[in-house]
Amino acid sequence: MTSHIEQLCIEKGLKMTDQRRVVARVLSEATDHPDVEQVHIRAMQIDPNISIATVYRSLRLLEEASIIERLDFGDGRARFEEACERHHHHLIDIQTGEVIEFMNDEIEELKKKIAHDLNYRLIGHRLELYGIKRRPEPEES
Amino acid sequence: MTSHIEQLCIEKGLKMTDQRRVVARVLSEATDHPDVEQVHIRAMQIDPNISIATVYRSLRLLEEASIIERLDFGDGRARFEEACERHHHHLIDIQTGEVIEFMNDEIEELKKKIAHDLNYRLIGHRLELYGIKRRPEPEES
DNA sequence: CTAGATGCAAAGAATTTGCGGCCCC
DNA sequence: GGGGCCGCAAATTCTTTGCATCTAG
Repeated sequence: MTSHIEQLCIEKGLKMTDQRRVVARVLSEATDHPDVEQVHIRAMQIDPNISIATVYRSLRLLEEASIIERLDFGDGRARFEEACERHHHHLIDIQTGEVIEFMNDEIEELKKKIAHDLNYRLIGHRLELYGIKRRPEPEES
Repeated sequence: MTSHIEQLCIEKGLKMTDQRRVVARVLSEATDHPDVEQVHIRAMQIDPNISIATVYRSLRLLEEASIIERLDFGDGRARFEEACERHHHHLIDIQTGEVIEFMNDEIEELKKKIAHDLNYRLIGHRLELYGIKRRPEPEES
């Protein structure tokens, strides 16, 4: 009944309304990285009257509470996923749009080191890879 | 007289008009990463009649010819810089907006390796760091 | 009753596009 | 004199907001 994200909202003391619960549930159940329109469509399957404005407002609320993360894959639309303790990044298949998550400690360390060497303290960062699936028989090393 | 970017355009056989020359020159002379409005303002200082639509069209032309690169620092506006052989990334000072370019071979290698391990061929990628300047007396390691 | 949440439609912001006019080969 | 380019303004797309209404405490 209570989605994971709704649980996090309650713990953070956010006032939960029916609509916010729906958005929380949609994002909890998502295994992809839906954009606002997709969240709205899925939300309407639960509550057909929910408006896009409320979806935007709910997403902003969840983002500001650090419960979800806003992603940007460079196509002009915001996408969302549940915030994760374990920091990860995305590889986007430019042919299918499929998004593969990955994490890599070496990169995390490198980023911190680079910022440090430039005399900066790292606050945020963003890494996306764009690629195409390799054929089973590799054509290049 | 002839800016570096204009030279590249000529080599690629692009038809150059007065307006395109102005945009090319603005970008050649830029040491920052201007957005479209900034390019337009600078262009108007050379040719007060150039329109924003032409700036957009010229930037697209240059981008499609791989002469300039479109950047996205997550604030909803596109920024541009001259394309560079030497691949580099950006560290954005979130207090001042200043952008510091850096490059790092280890990261380049890691990215290729990660994509390869996921059975992908890397086509593009994007890395931005967001940070704040450290005080002279470090408060954290 | 009051504060805050929602829906709707209008407003914004960044970017693209339709179109008449102009320029150049 | 025809194709391409330009400027202008309208159109698009994504997102935010003003406002009247509704709702829960």
